[in-house]
Amino acid sequence: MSKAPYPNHFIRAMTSNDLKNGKHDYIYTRFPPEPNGYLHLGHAKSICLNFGLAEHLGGKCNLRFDDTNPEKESLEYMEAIRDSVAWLGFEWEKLCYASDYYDHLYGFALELIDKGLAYVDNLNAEQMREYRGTLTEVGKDSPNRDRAPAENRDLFERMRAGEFGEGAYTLRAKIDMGSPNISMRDPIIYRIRFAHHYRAGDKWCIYPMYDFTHCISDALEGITHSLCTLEFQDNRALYDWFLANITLEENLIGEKGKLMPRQIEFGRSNLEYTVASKRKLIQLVTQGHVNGWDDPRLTTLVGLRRRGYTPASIRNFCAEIGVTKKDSTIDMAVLENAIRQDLEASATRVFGVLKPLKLVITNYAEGESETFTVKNHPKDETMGTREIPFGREIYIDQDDFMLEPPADFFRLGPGREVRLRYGYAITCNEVIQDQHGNVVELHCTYDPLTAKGKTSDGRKIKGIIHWVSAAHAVDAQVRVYDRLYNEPNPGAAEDFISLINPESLQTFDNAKLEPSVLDASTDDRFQFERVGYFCFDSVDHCENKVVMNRTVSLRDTWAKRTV
RNA sequence: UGGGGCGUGGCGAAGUGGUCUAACGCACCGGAUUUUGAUUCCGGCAUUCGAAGGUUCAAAUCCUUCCGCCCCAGCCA
Repeated sequence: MSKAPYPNHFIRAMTSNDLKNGKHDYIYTRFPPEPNGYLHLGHAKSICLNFGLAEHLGGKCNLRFDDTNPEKESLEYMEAIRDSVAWLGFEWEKLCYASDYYDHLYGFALELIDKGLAYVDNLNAEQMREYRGTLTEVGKDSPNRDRAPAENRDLFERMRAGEFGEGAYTLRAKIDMGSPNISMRDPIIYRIRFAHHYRAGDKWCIYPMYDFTHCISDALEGITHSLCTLEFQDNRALYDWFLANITLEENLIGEKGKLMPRQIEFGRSNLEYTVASKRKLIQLVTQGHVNGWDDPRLTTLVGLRRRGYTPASIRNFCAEIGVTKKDSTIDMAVLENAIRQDLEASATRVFGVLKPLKLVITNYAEGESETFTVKNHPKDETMGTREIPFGREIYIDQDDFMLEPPADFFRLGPGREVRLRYGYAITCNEVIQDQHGNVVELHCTYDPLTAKGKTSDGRKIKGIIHWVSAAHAVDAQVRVYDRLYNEPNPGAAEDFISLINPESLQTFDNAKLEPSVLDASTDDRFQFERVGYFCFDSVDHCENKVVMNRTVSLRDTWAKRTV
């Protein structure tokens, strides 16, 4: 699909301004995920912002793993995240890891200690909380706050050497226990953890905290603009404090060492009817409420990918929702619009029947058959044509027949005439029902003079339905997805698990598809005409069993009015 | 009740003193075209910018007060 112009937003204005007035010669951003879960649509916004902005302004962007908490992180997550960023179509300048900076970080901690700006504390977690104060009351100084630098250094070195147990000591920045900004009340910068790190192995038993690590990582990489979400606004004071109080080697900073990276915050976007928090996603996955991180009902990037969303559609979605300083709630329809736009232009048209109803054309000779040559796309000739077989017995969709149709139902009913798309007009003469009254088969007659859209007497045939030749049909399992929740904001509910939409996955085991789908490659996308957009399931589809996922339905003004 | 943010139509979002009776996208409502009730196309959809005052010839844009919502008290990020 066509590439949307780069959207205007306040960060674009700030950065291009920094370029214009010569503050920077180039801009350098980074996308800094923690490898402790899978990426979702919220991350896509940040990815598109960071990579997209750099791309737009001719700058650079790193992919950096913010991996300072070994207990929650893993190689599996890291690889999945890296692959998702690449899948979205972005190229990083460098692939970085905060864990690669552990030596530097340790050195900077020592520097702070020597300057009297950090101290080793032995308050336990509970005491620490008490000393910290509350939102409205200032904190109070730890009894260890004035420990001499030499002693702090000794203690810190012994922390690193593994002499103390977890929780026995922490290293804290010495800032201001009376600050109204709680993140400035002597924040912890190192904690003891005897944990194996997926990259650093067992080299360390002390690990740096986010606030300390992040700003320094940015500086080391020469990042000019450090974009993050709103909840880090208070942390910005700390970000600046650390960078102001350590000595950065000029050659490490990229731009002559004269400039510190600047943190800029933007608002998160939430999609209606979904959950995005890592905790909740992990719960859905590990408790088996969905089938893995890549369940097509999830708005994880791997889930969307398996569902059939294209990278371009997600990038356009991110461009569409914008970047501002306020948190927003995005309508599902915006996401659906993005993928429909892409697939409308690019998907091959085919016929597929999800709920087959057998239809016999009684005046069509038995054993006879013919093929129609039809366009793969109604407007794009370059997509070519294909042959679809037709015969005496076909399948139509159960939804295209009603026993007692209302006047504005254009499809089939007893005695009614419709056109088989690309084929003949047929009239329904007989309805076969089982003992429960279910319609099991239709007997129709066709009008041989109605091929190629014509009628012999000029009569208009309003109703057009799709069909699949019974003799040539390909059996398939088709999975139709609906929103995982019926609640617009399930994340806000006490029990978001019980809110799961029980009909979020419908499986049609008896679907019938036109044979041309067997010629397709596994990453092709299709429009089942009059139904929706579909792709092969990347996990379960194989040579012996056709399995397809519905990415999104077609807009359906008929279904809408009947609801 | 400390600190930090944010409030423009149903949802997003432009706009930073005059061309704003406020762009654009989504949604919605018409109507045209159509062998997909799809697509496409045309048209409609805030006299009003959280509220109230004030400054000004002139405000969504400046000032004041008020109201509402979000974030911060992890040895998470």
